[in-house]
This record gives sequence, structure tokens and C-alpha cells, in this order.
Amino acid sequence: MRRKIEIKLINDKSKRYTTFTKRRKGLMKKAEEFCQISDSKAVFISFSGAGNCYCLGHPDVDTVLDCYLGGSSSTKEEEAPTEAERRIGDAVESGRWKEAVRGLGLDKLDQLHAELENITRRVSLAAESVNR
Amino acid sequence: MRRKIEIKLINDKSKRYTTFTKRRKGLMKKAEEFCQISDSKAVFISFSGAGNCYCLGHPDVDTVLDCYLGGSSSTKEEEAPTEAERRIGDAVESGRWKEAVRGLGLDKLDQLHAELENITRRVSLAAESVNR
DNA sequence: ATGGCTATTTATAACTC
DNA sequence: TGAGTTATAAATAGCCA
Repeated sequence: MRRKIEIKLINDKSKRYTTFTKRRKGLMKKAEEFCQISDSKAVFISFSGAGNCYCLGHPDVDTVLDCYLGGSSSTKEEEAPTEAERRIGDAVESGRWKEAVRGLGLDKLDQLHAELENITRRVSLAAESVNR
Repeated sequence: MRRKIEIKLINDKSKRYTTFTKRRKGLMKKAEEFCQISDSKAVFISFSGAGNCYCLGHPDVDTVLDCYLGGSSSTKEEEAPTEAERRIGDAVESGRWKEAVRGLGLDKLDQLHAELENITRRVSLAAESVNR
């Protein structure tokens, strides 16, 4: 069935798009795992032939691009939250995030589940290391 | 020999670095193949813990970054999510929610910790009850 | 297009030197 | 450390519903 293929441009348009989609999904999954497992700053951005943009970044796209482009904002501290940070912070404080979670699909929930276990562990560790 | 592993931060530093190197190589190989086979504009950039930068781009890094930075509003997902889904989905994908969490006080963290255990349990239960 | 389904290929975790 | 080895897990090319 499956055969080894040569890595060169696929000429057939529909086959190329199918492969683009399948491989992009695999690549982004691997990139996410890579970030979670090694805590590396990383970014992946891809444009389809139709011009659609697919991207992911850890801790986020802009932070990694800042590092790459030489920006000084590479070291994020607790000062000056971005719009996104403020938004999430508000959501956490108000409890509205619970509403949002209800709307997520299974794949997003899986992803969130994994992240939650990570952050739960991290929060526990951080809490233990604090004098109180 | 090889066993299935859970995707979470590897705590052991040397093991983490080994995995970082191996997975980064695999990822970059796949990214190159992806670009060659589908002629997608794509870029991958990663920073090691030591700050070393590894990157690749097709047709080249700067071209893709120009598309991303100057380009139109990026469609991160192909579906049409609700505002809530988009907000949380974006936060999960980018990892920015982790930044927001860092700004919370101890009492808020305690509260969040409890909520996380709840939602984690709920997600597990929901996942188990779904046919897949 | 979209989403499975294998038969294979490919990536890689654990191990060794 | 870094560079192989190998047994296993994961990705995916070609099909088809």
C-alpha cells in the first residue's frame, strides 16, 4: 500500500493539497510536543497555497519572533502585560473561562488537559518553594 | 526498550537536552520535506535553553516572516470558532495563558489550582464517555 | 475537500560506549 | 558529553466510504 516516496514537489494539485494538510497537521503536532517536552522557545509558521496562515509558538509566536529579530522584549517579566495576557488574566479572575471551556472540541480539550496537568504540577512546585 | 512517553516537560536537564536535540533534528527534517513537497512558504525557529538559535525557512526565513508580520490577519484555524473558543483556543495554542498565570497572587493560585483539578477531572470523564 | 484505514516508512526513547 | 544501535511508537501514502 504505502510506498516510500521521493521528496520533491508534488505536481498534482489536489494530491499536493492533501499532503500539505496531512503533513502540516503532523508537523504542528510534533512542534507542540517539542515545545511542551523541552520547554524550548520555538515558532512554526506556514502559508498554504491559498494564502492561509497556520502558526504556533511557545511561549507565543511574537515572543520567539522578538528573540529572532533581536527585539529587547525577549525577557518577559511580570510588568506590562500584553493585551492577550490581560484578557486571560481577567477571564481567570472572573471565572468566565469556565464558560469558554464548555465550547471547546475534543481535540482542544485533550490539548488543554495536558497543559492543565503541566501547569498544575508547576503551580504545586512553585507553591512548595515559597516561604509562608 | 523504547516506551511510550507522556508529553510533558522533562525535568532531568541532560535528558531534556538530548530530547531537545533529537526532536529538533527530526522536526527540521520534516519541515524541510514539507516545504519541498508542498511548496509551502514556511518557517521554523527554535531556541535552545542555552540560547542557540536553529532556524529554517522556505523560500527563506525573512520572506516568510515578512508575510507574517506585514501580511493580512492570520487565520490560525480553518474553522469558524465562536469568540470564546477563539479566545481560549488562541491562549492555549500560544501558551500566553501561562504568562498570565505567573502574575497571580498566592491566594488566586490556590483558587486556580482547585479549579484546575476540577476541570481536569471533568475533562477526563468527558473524554472517556465519548466514542472514538 | 474530509475523514478513516492499514501497510509501511520514519522518528525516537532507552541504552551503550 | 556525543555518537551510534535497536526495539518500539508514531506518522503517513495510497485507498476508499
